[in-house]
Amino acid sequence: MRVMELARREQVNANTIRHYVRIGLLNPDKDDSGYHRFTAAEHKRLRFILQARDLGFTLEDIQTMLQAAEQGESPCPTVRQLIEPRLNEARARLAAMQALVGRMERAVELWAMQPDCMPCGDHICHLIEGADVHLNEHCGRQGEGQHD
Amino acid sequence: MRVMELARREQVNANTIRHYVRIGLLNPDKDDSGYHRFTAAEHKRLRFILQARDLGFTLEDIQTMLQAAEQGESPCPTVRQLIEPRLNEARARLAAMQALVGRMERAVELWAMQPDCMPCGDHICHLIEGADVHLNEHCGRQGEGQHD
DNA sequence: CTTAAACCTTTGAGTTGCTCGCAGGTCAAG
DNA sequence: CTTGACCTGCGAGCAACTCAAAGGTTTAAG
Repeated sequence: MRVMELARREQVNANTIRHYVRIGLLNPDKDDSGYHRFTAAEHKRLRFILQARDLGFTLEDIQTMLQAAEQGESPCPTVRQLIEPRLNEARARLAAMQALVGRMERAVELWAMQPDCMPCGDHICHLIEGADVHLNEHCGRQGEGQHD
Repeated sequence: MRVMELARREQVNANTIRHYVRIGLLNPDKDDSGYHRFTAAEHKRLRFILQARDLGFTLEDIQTMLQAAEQGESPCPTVRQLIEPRLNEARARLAAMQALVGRMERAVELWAMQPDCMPCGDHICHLIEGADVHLNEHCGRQGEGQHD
């Protein structure tokens, strides 16, 4: 099986597979024409990679797991060990995204009631510069109040 | 004011400021020693950039706003126009993150009850390959069931 | 005054996980 | 044999930084 067919079967972009080959996650043989040739084992390997990716592991994590398995060790301890920091990171990013969406929604609401402004010496854009004053009731950035 | 001092005042990494200079978001003068020298106007510009960034705009968006303001036009229409796709993208990423965290949490829960496994011909890691069968009740990836 | 160290600078390169473009190789049909 | 579709690997590019190297500036000690 070559790249395109594998890509079709696994519903991924062929370039993604080529990328994985390039960074050594997949190690297909090469046929007489120099094309990558994927065996059933490599196919399964790709499926593993995609499943692990969908669980939030990095490609480096996945490489570690695969190397353990290649050496006959159980990758399970690695998996259990790695999921925790990944989960924490994912939760952190989730919280950040929730905060961001909240800020954006409040900004849109606020801006609906405000007119456009022209840039003057005091500000570049009223909307932007006015927004975070009102949106950061309990957030990190300290606003040194410098209004007009 | 030079890079480090500006960074301290605005609580950002000095390299972030250097990055903004490099891509043309900031245009400080240079002093006799070739160092970047930031005026009050550039300082305000940086603050604007950081505020807009915290509202989810890309640096390219911000560049567009700044260019409008530089030409004496109001950046407000641009701002109102750009916030919508950014908000949609942010919501999409938020949903993706929620789904991911959900998958990860379910996986952790599931794995707590499962023993480690050794890699054999049939699977690379039981945990990973077994997980998505149980976690994808209503998701996109179709699992061609190939269990042991 | 000299010499060294501490500090700051710019610029190039690396990060993640792809994605695209390019120049060219392969293969089936006519 | 040639046309053309299809496929290949590899280099480069994306966002938004972040880090390391190489070197200039300034301060302090002797």
